[in-house]
Amino acid sequence: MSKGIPKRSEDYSLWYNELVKKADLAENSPVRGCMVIKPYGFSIWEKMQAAIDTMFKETGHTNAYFPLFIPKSYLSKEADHVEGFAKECAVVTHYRLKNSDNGTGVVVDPDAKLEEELIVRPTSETVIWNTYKNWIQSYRDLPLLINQWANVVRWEMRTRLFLRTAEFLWQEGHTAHATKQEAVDEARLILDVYTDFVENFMAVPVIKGVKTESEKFAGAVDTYCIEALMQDGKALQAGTSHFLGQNFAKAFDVKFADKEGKLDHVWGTSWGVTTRLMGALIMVHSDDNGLVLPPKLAPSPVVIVPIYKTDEQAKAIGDQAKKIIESLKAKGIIAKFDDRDTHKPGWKFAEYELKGIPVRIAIGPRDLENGTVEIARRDTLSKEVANIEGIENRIEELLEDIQANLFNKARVHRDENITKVDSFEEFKKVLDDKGGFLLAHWDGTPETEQKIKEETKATIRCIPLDAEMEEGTCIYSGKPSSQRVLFARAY
RNA sequence: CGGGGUGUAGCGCAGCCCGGUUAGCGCACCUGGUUUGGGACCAGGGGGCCGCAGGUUCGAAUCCUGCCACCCCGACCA
Repeated sequence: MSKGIPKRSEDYSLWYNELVKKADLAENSPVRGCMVIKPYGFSIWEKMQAAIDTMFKETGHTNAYFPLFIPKSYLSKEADHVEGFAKECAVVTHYRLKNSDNGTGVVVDPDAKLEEELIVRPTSETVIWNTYKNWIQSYRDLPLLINQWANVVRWEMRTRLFLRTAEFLWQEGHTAHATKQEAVDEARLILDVYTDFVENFMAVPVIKGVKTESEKFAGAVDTYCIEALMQDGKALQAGTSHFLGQNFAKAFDVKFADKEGKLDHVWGTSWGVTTRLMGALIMVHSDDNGLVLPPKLAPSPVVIVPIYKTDEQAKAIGDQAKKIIESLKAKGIIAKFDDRDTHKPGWKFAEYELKGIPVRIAIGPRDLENGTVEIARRDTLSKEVANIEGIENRIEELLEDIQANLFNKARVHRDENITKVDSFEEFKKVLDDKGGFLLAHWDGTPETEQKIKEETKATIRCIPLDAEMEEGTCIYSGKPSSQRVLFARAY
């Protein structure tokens, strides 16, 4: 009994940290605030990448790659942008080391100081818009719809695996358009793409909304976002899409000639999702036995474990397993056959539960006699004995059911944890007793938002997009409000 | 950078208060055997600059001083 993770209900943070490590997803690196994503964790991320990438390409976007380093002067061209990121930048000041005078190691060569410092990108708007200036002259060059998969660095004070690390992986899209409406539509389209991915692949329900003035991206006109709820009642921002207006076009002087030959600045968007999505995936579905993966993102959605005493049995089971693997392959389902003789079946059962494999098939001597297999599903931990004839149809059905069940379970939990509150007293009580999302009236001022944050640690996650208009009064100031906004304590 | 805590085998820890043979336990690892339908058992074995540096002492994992690292709570944030 060496494995096993802490109980989720006892210490959610500890549970999360241990789960990430024990399920072989990631670990802290010796490098400050950075994370090592382990092969198993990365294979899940790769599946996420592949699905997102396909969606981008289907909506007309193409991939490109821009530099890791940003000259300091670029970053400071957009005033809000640099102010927003200044406090968390890693800066390259020198380009060479030399042997130290006392011969004990190397030191930074003071003679190798850079004329202009380079910033390790916290995001790429500036370097990309500097490039777009050269790429865009006419309306015929628009729209420009580009995405890059990259790493970025933000020097965070405190880090947590996947949720907040000093370096993280993401995709960042950067688009340029001829009209304001087209850019707004693009930002909204991407929000829908993200929603589609997070809900239909990750099985995580989200609320779409727009950020308040104080929560929006540094340099954006509007920041759209999707917000998800974790099992401990805290919110997690799962993706953002920004309408940049003409802010970066003006900062980098990106103009185009329209059909009439008139010059105007282009309209921009940028958007991104990060390895933080891995954190959401883990926190939303997993339980005390470990990770629970939705079938669409499991590196292999099915694993087959043989149970045998003799070599003859092992061989017969192996033959049976191969047949099953072939029939599943014909349906596009990847199954893994774990015939290692270095671990016992019970060990493997626990291991694949910890790693969240959606469906486990066990085949033993009893099954060989009866022409059956034992099927166990990870989400409910239930087992059934199924006839080997037509097993591929049963597995396919199960995988679809698990995918749907995970989403529904998460949606029920989310919906049960959205509370409408009408007074600040009620707000504080619900926040402390129950947590989750709170729908409340707000007077629209940053001052009130700040006060509520200071007193309760809750922030406005978003102003929901599809919410109904409703007259009311601000829970804090009593001033009039026309719509409820979404509050929560967040990661 | 403020407040708290922890550094002992790959991992998790005990020992420290009250200094004294060869530093211990669980897991993991190696060997042999029996096992295999929910993390097997028995026997044997390997592995330690006790965070680093200095000090006190006949003697330091243990006491003192300094430093370093990591974790938790704040401020910052995808």
